[in-house]
Amino acid sequence: MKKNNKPQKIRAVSIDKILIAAQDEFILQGYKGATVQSIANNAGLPKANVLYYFKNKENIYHAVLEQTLNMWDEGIGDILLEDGPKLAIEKFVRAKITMSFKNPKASKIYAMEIIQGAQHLQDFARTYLRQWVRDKAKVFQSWIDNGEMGEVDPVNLIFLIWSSTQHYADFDKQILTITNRADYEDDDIEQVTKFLTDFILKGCGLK
Amino acid sequence: MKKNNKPQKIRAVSIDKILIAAQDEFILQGYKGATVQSIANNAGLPKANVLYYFKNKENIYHAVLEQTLNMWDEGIGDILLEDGPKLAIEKFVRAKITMSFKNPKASKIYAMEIIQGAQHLQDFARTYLRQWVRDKAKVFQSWIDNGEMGEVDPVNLIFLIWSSTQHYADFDKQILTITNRADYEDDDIEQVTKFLTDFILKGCGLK
DNA sequence: TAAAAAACATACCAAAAGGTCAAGTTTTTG
DNA sequence: CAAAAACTTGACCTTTTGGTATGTTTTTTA
Repeated sequence: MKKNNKPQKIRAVSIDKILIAAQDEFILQGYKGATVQSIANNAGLPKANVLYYFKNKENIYHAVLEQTLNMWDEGIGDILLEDGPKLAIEKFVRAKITMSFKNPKASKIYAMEIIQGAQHLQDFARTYLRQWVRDKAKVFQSWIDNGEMGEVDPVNLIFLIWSSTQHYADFDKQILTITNRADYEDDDIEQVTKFLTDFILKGCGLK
Repeated sequence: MKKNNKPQKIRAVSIDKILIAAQDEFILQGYKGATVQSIANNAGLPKANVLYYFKNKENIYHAVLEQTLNMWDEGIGDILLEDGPKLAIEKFVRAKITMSFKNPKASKIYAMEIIQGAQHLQDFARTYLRQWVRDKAKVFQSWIDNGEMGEVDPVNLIFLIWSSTQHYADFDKQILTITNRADYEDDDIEQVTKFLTDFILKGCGLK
């Protein structure tokens, strides 16, 4: 009757179960609406045990956010000067779409945070994100100056790519309801990637 | 010392104050995290008074949502066959952008509802929205068949327009932080409208 | 294998929550 | 102008919540 988890791994496994449950709970209920009890239930642990690993609710949330940002960071793709605008945009759009379909929950947590005022992400946005956008905007601008792509405001272009790709994660329920389906299928990633890539390349005068 | 509200208007004024406070509270805290006490405080009324006008928290939320949907409905603009693709898209994008800048709160409430699973909006999406998208997709398709615009999947096009326009409302905090400004200015509406209109028209092979 | 560390779990507490009640005051109406 | 209707509000009740305290069991380590 004893549990027989691999040695040394109990902590990691428990924390993982908690974070998975917490992500769901925070998406569904928001930070304030989420309850530690519910996280514990969904993780299959007593509440006190959850609070043994994380001092309090805020710490759980921070851990979930950190996980989310790491995922964001890994999945963002990159925009490399040497790729040229066509390939760079193709890669970037594909990376973002893939992330949206593979990890919609991270996108949702992130979206809710920003919508609710970005309380916990101010620093991230002010430092990391602002710099990222500026850097990439410069890359786009140099392509524009070279005549390698049409005159398109780079910052708004980045926003458009972000929003149109993330939409498939954040609004999946709405999209599925409108298209009268139960779930995304593997095809969808390819179909949407193709649509968005074509459309955005055309918008940039690259097709 | 007596209050001197215009006769017959007490109810309307109180309800209005409550709904405004409630909208803010629901955006900031989510449905479950919102408290009636906090709504009451922000409305400048005692809690019991709020619950006199709305039986319970859920009713307040429903009222806020209804208001939001009405706004969505008014602001959505339309896509008319007789306008032709260029004018129709211009009008539609402008309408959505204007709504995003003029009423970001409605957009946020709506976005949060969808992200969190669209519990209260299932019916709206399943009936009204699904039909709307199908109707408008047909209009786009007939333009495509006529050769009046490029071959672009109409449904995904609608999603792109929705997402790219609503982004300026829902993610305003992030956009302002990245661009290092405190608030949107009047110019921004025009600038963004121009960017998006140009870009989307190009994407549709109309420019 | 025994002591130390980690993990688990029950019971509990104070604060905050949604909501009701009943007693008032103000406004409307006939 | 009096009765009725609409509005206001403090007090109260029950449930839920975040978090603690404390003791037990399991796992690791030396």
